[in-house]
Amino acid sequence: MSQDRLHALLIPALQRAFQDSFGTPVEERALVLQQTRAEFEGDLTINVFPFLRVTGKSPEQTAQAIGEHLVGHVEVVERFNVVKGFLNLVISDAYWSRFLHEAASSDILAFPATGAEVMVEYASPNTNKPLHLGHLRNIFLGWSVSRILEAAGNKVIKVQVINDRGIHICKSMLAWQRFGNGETPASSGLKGDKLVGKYYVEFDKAYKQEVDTLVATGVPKEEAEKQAPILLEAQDMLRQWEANDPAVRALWEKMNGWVYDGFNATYERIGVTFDKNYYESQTYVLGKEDVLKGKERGVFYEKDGAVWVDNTKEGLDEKVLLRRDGTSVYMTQDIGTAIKRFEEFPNLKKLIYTVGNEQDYHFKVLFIILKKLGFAWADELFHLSYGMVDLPSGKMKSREGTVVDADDLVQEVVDAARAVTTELGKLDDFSDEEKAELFEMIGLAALKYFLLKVDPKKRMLFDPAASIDLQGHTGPFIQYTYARIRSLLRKAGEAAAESDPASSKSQVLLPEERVVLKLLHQFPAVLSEAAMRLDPSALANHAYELVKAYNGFYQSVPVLKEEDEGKRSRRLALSTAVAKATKKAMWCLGIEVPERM
RNA sequence: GAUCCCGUAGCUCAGUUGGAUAGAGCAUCUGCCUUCUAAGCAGACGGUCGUUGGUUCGAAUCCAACCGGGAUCGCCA
Repeated sequence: MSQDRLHALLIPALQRAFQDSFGTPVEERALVLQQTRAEFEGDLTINVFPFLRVTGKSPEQTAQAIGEHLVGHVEVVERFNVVKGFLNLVISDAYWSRFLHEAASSDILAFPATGAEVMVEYASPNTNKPLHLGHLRNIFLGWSVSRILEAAGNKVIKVQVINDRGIHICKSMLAWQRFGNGETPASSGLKGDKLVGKYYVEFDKAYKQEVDTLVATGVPKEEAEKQAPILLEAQDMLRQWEANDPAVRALWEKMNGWVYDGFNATYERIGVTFDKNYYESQTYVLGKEDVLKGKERGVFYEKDGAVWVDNTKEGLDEKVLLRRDGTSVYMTQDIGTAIKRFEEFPNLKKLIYTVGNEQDYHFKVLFIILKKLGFAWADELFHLSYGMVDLPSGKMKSREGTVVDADDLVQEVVDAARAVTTELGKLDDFSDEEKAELFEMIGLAALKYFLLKVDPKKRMLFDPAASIDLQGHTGPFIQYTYARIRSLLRKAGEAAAESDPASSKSQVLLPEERVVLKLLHQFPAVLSEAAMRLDPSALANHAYELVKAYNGFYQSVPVLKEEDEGKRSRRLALSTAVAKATKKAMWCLGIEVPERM
């Protein structure tokens, strides 16, 4: 478990306890405080087994001695009990009450500014087809990581790389020219990215047909795939593009423009923004100079007229960086782009690439190359690698049409949210606009939370039915708890103003309250852990645990109905604190929370 | 073939410097709305933590081998 302020308080105290009781120091890193399991009394537990060699006593005797010392010397340790080798510490209600006051009156998930500037690249779409489910995992993950890093005190620059150039877009352009009859988003009402994607598919159809025709005339399949006239024409178009042919460039700009309109509509709906866009059409020329310079300095070498890097010492292999004809490969421009970014942002502390794990090898090589070129910042590059998204039917394959379209998916979850919410009928006094806004909020929460609660590194299964679920371990469940608390606090408005917290004599916490407080107390440590590991799932899961515990409290402990003013105000404070932390955590996940639902 | 990732309840997932009887959600079943939002709560059912060895007082966690799934290894992007 990650460190929090109780740890900071108790670890030195434990060291002193060992020193005083047994005359031997113990290392700080050997001391591990864990959450006490629910079936025992206590808040924090230390296992003394590792120290028996030092103390020379039995587990029970050791734990007893340490426990007594702590109670005697540390104010917040109220009492303790020993079960086998486990020393369970009970933290005082006074400590928890102080913490509650802080959590209710301030933002416990706010961190001091670190002064560091971090760049997160979290989208890199191609402009020949619309966004799909895989992009959504990528985007939600990168967006959330950006938010988490911001919350952790960093300045974050969010960027996207747009692969706007290359054979893929030429294929769409050519097919549109040939079969499009001048269709535009305006003329057909089709979203721009969908329209361009449609012609990419058209190209593929025509291409396959031509290949089949060639094969029928006796051309070997492999040859036919290279010789299909439409492909040759697309390649020719790419050459014309590179030669700056005005007509090709104009068409390219027009169709890319449609795609951007489409992407932007999607981005706006899912609530993400970028500070800067990098276009491959501008960056693809980068890197060549750097590679040539590297060759001069002997970092790279020439073989068969091409420039290579040798990473065999690093356990990898050799890789071409410049082709025999002097042109770049993908790696080359990534080298150049990284260098450019650090030139543009001289204060950049860290550069994070949110890219699927199919490119693990690519980034390994990229980082090694930049290191070999001598850039000090090469150590600060990080590939935030995430696993592929599978469907119950298997892998998503664009060729087989099993790709889940991002816009369709968003629409589905929003529709599901509308259906369920309408069914529950709690929105009688909502205006149509308010309803529409709420459905978006709930639907997107379901989708985002579903994709973010899983460890990013792992391949995951996307079950459409489960993703629109609004109950259990879901985003809407968390939203619901938040809305419920807000409702409670609204009602408390007058009552809270009248109550006097100082009149409370009762500081004894109920178990239900204590459980919630402990989870709140851990929250800052969970956030900093999430920031360190670049893992939103840790935060997502903790937010769920917190509201789950709160619901248990809510169900069995009266708040507004509590007669004792002190208890009532304490429970309102607890509710306030949970709402605040929940809202902030959801903000870090890129999920909004409603005041009512 | 080489390298890397993954394997925990019927399903989807937590479990991160090795610690107590491995936890949630979904699904199935049982209770709880004349009380602060039942999108909720309480409970039941459900496990050879892929397998076998090893290290350790102690292993889902570390190591090795094997089995199963996936990815990558192009003068493609």
